Amino acid sequence: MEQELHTIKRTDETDDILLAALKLFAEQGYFNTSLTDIAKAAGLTTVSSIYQSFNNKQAIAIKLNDMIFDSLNVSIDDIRRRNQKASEQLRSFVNLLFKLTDEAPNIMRFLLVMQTSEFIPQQKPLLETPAFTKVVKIMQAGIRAGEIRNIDPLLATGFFLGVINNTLRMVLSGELEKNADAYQPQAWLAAWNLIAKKSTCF
Amino acid sequence: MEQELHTIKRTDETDDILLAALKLFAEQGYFNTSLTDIAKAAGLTTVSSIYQSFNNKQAIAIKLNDMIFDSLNVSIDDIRRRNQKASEQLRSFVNLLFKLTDEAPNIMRFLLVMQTSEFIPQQKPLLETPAFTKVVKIMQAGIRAGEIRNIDPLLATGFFLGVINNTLRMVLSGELEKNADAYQPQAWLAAWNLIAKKSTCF
DNA sequence: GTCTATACGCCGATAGAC
DNA sequence: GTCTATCGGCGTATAGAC
Repeated sequence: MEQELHTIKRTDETDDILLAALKLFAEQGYFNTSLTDIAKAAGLTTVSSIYQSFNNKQAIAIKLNDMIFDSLNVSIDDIRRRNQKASEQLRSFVNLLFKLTDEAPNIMRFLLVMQTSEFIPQQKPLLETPAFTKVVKIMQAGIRAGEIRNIDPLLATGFFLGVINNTLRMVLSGELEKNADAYQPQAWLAAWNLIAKKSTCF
Repeated sequence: MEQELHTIKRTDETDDILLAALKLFAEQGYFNTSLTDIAKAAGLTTVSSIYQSFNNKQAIAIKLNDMIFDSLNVSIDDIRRRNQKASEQLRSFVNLLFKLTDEAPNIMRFLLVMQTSEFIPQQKPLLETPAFTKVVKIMQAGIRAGEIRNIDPLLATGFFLGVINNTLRMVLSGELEKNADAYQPQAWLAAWNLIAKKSTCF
């Protein structure tokens, strides 16, 4: 994969293709999107042009996947560096996800609703991605520090992200009609109190 | 649709096909599953046999979808009839989902992880399915009765099901390694306290 | 390196023999 | 009503002209 990244020449066209593919994949699904669709949306005259940048259709999806997870991973590192307490780190992370949902909904659709394993079989399970494992680590640290209740860190992460992600999914699908940020305070409070040691009683 | 249901003759073969399709769709996705795969898994000698029971591939998916949602809908009606309080109704519903996850994981994969709108475009958004709207109604009743905090019923449903569904998703994907039922008490408590008026302080 | 033309395979669906 | 044969089309991918 690293090899691939270097052999592929990165051009404006490559970015156009990735952007068009992200949009189409997120809106209508990977299998409902043909290379013809992507070429058209990217403003290319020919489908063949795509093969200047990618070896095949799957490579586009893999590149998107890598870019999104890498970027998320970097952001989490940043958040962990800038914040001390688990509550602050999680708060920042949640804020990132809500902002992303409003500003780059297709990226969040890729993360939250697409079943990437259907077209990227080599895909690691979400649990094993660096980004996800780091959230679990935040939980573990929070438990050790007494900020978070003493439960299985994995389960705690599941509960916590369940509230956050489900809220974002409902925004992305239009079931909740305001923008994501409008729900952030409530969702954060709900998710945090779910795992916090001293939960405010309502 | 109702018409279709009656014109299609229901036979053992039909059931075999539906069962095989459910399994394959859930395991490898709709688009990665060919009619050849389904015929083989259903023990049919020929692909053509499928057309004795269904007009096309999509019709299989639609039938599955209808059966699953109808059944869920009936179960919810039942639960609402048998239980008075919102807390009891939700408790029973959660129990149903956890039991289903252990006993019929492919049905739950169909419900929770498959993106049915990618191959059933006419698909109603989840929000508008009778099953889902009834859960929201339980929330509303619970709020009126003072059992549940006074927040947007839709949001409350999102929070509640976020915890439950995410836990089940993690079980289905193997990220949580025990069976679903092992996590039911904790998940229920977490989800319920999320919305209950008198939450037990941890 | 850009576009045309085309190859090739797969799959959904049908026609028609028996 | 069951199975064989086959069609038609789409979509990925490539070969090759310019």
